[in-house]
Amino acid sequence: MPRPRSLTTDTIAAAAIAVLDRDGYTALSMRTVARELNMSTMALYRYLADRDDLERLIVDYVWAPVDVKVPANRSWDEQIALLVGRVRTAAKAHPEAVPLLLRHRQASARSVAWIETMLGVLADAGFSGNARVIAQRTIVNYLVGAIQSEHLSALDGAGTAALAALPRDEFPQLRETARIASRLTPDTEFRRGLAIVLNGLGVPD
Amino acid sequence: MPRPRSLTTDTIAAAAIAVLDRDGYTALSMRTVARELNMSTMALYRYLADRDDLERLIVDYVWAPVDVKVPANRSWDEQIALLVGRVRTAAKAHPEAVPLLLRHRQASARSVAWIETMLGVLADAGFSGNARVIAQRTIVNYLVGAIQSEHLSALDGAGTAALAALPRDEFPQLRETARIASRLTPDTEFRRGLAIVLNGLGVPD
DNA sequence: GTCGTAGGTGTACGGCGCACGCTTATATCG
DNA sequence: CGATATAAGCGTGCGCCGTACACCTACGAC
Repeated sequence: MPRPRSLTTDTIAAAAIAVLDRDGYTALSMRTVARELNMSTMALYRYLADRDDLERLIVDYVWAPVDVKVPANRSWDEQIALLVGRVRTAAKAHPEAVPLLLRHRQASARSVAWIETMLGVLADAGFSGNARVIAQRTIVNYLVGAIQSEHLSALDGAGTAALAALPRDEFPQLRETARIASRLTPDTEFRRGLAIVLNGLGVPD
Repeated sequence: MPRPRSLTTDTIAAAAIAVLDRDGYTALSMRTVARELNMSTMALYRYLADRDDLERLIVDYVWAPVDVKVPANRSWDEQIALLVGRVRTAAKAHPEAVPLLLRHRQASARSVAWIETMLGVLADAGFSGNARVIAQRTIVNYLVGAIQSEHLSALDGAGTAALAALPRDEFPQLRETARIASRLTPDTEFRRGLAIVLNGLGVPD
């Protein structure tokens, strides 16, 4: 009976992502997203309760391409690596959304399904009780930390360079390490770090 | 010759921490910190370039009590656990400063010294080259993720509770796991997660 | 006691999230 | 086909934010 809606939550999320990708996180606001949609700022509030709601929409959008199914004919650690890697890939697709991803990480339905899958993999691998909880949390903590680190150093590649330029006598280790680190690709670092965590989980008894 | 300063960076940081501890992260602003010091907002700008500068001061203040020396008569993994645990303790002392800690984590001189110490421990343990870089980054990534996780769930203990209340047929793993998780203390979770990472590092060759 | 200098302040601007009330377009019904 | 109810969309304004700028003021050195 009344006037029909002209937007979907998906178009709003897409517009917000466009703002993020083009102008960065600091440019994200209700006003800029509305402008991106050729709408007035307040029109957005017909679809969103508040800015937090917008952020959750963005997070859902970033999670959307993350497949939460896992092939059965793989070892448990390969399955975990697959799951974890997919989230990292999704995060890297929209680096400016990373702060939002971290802040609302349990808000997205897909992220819940993702955890469910991971817990299933761990259960099948023989983890149970507290050991399984801790295994899952540790893996996620590593993932969160890694995404955050990549986000920061992506913003500030100068960071590592600055470390490499530190006075030799006071920070000998850092200086040398920063030089080595600058030759490591993010992918390698992430993969090998994850391998350490998975290795540390060992074989459940 | 001119009028002397009445503030030090330390008193400013302390005032900012007071605001954070009392009223939370969202209450932190140039105005609230100035009010805490019984000064006009603009007076702060005689001591700080901008808000980012204030945040860095806060981060320094939180890092200040972190001892970066480590007793020699310990195994390398005990030494690392000591270093990592101290940062977590410092972060827990001012939970509302956690977002700032994460954002400016390489800005503090003490954090740099902390990394230097850790790299030394790893070197003494036999790690070198890429292996050492990756070991250090992995440990820090875990730490960052863990601090962030604790911060979120501290804010939102309802998070885990909500997971426990999920429909049984759709999320069987999550439901059960959340129940178990609610009986784990943060300390235990952190310690055992770190043990997994350190175990995963294994013995350098 | 004078004065230069840096400390401290008040005002103002453009941004933000968002409450509130008005206008407008449309699907349905007479 | 026209009236109407209803929700979509918009404009204005408020109280925050960071901070630029011009001004006053207290002090130590001479």
